[in-house]
Amino acid sequence: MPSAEAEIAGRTAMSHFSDTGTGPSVAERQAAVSLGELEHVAGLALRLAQLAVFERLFACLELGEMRLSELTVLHAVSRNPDIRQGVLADLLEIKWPNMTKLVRSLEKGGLIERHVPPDDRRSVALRATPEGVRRADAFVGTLKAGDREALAMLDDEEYARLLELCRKIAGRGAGA
Amino acid sequence: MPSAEAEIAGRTAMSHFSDTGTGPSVAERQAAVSLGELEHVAGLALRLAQLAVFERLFACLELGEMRLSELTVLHAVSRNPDIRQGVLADLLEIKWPNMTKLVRSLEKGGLIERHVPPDDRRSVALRATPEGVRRADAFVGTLKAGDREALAMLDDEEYARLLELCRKIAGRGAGA
DNA sequence: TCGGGATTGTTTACTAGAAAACAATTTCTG
DNA sequence: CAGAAATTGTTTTCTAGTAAACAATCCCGA
Repeated sequence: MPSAEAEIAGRTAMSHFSDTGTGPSVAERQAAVSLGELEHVAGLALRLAQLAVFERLFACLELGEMRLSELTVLHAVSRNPDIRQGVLADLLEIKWPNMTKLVRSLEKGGLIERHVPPDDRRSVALRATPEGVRRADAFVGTLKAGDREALAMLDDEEYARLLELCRKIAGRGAGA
Repeated sequence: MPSAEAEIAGRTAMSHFSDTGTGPSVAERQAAVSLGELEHVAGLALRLAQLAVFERLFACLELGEMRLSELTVLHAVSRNPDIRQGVLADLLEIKWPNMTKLVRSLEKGGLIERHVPPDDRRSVALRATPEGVRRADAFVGTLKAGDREALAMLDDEEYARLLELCRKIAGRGAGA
């Protein structure tokens, strides 16, 4: 059975981009090509939109050494001190095994610390270091700007509506 | 440099799902957790929404042996006879090397045929076999139903708006 | 017409993420 | 209280997808 994870449109919780794909001027010689009915399947459209946005986002972002996933996790930790690792993983739709690697990497970089709370010694609580907090703060501005830039084809009303709809879909209608 | 492909939210053009992730009742013990400002970054929201939709979609879908990527490609081929492989790849945001594998797999399954057009012997033109067309047709209904089901939290107006916005983002505002 | 460059597709190597098995702890139940 | 079951996280293994190098064909200009 195929794993639902890697099917139609990338599934990882955090991915790069870049397009090694031999140049973008291919469709020009075969016009009038479309997906037919699939063009109107919202799930696929969502996927294609997400890919397009991330492509543009990565173009604007200049992440340096860090990956977007790491920065996102770091930020979430900095805003939720002592958050447990599993909670964080579920929040960001990152699989637990991958979160382990990610967190270990951030710890090695001195950006977060891992504690084992005495009341539940199975779990791991995360906390950002001062340096981690600084990085997370610096990251937010860049990301917000890049995000808006990547969605420049939308006006403010459309942008707001998109956000609202996405949050509703992800089950975050009003939370925080 | 990290590859923009696999960063924040899966990037493949087509992925499965499933959640091996140790059960979904983790956040219940740590309430009041949120992504902070990141909660209002549309790119990330788009990503999380896409993940949620695909998860639900795969739950409804029952794909059997085939993968969603294969069915999508098959459908596109069946609606665009003699489409060139590269055009198809760009259309679905699938990297060329992956499209090669995908197409070869469909060919081996007897669902499509590959031709080398005489006027450009570098390229490969694809065409669905009768069996391929039948499969593609059968697939559309299932997918549409599953898609609507996966987005059941949206009413019709919201669904339509989402589709419109996504198509605009992906640069398919009015095409076909 | 011929030779450099671009386009199209494939092969190979690598990486990120998913799945499954595992260990440690806690909780529930008899 | 003892043991079964569930929760939490980690390790290992595997797959899907990306990147980079390659081969073949086509195009364009001298």
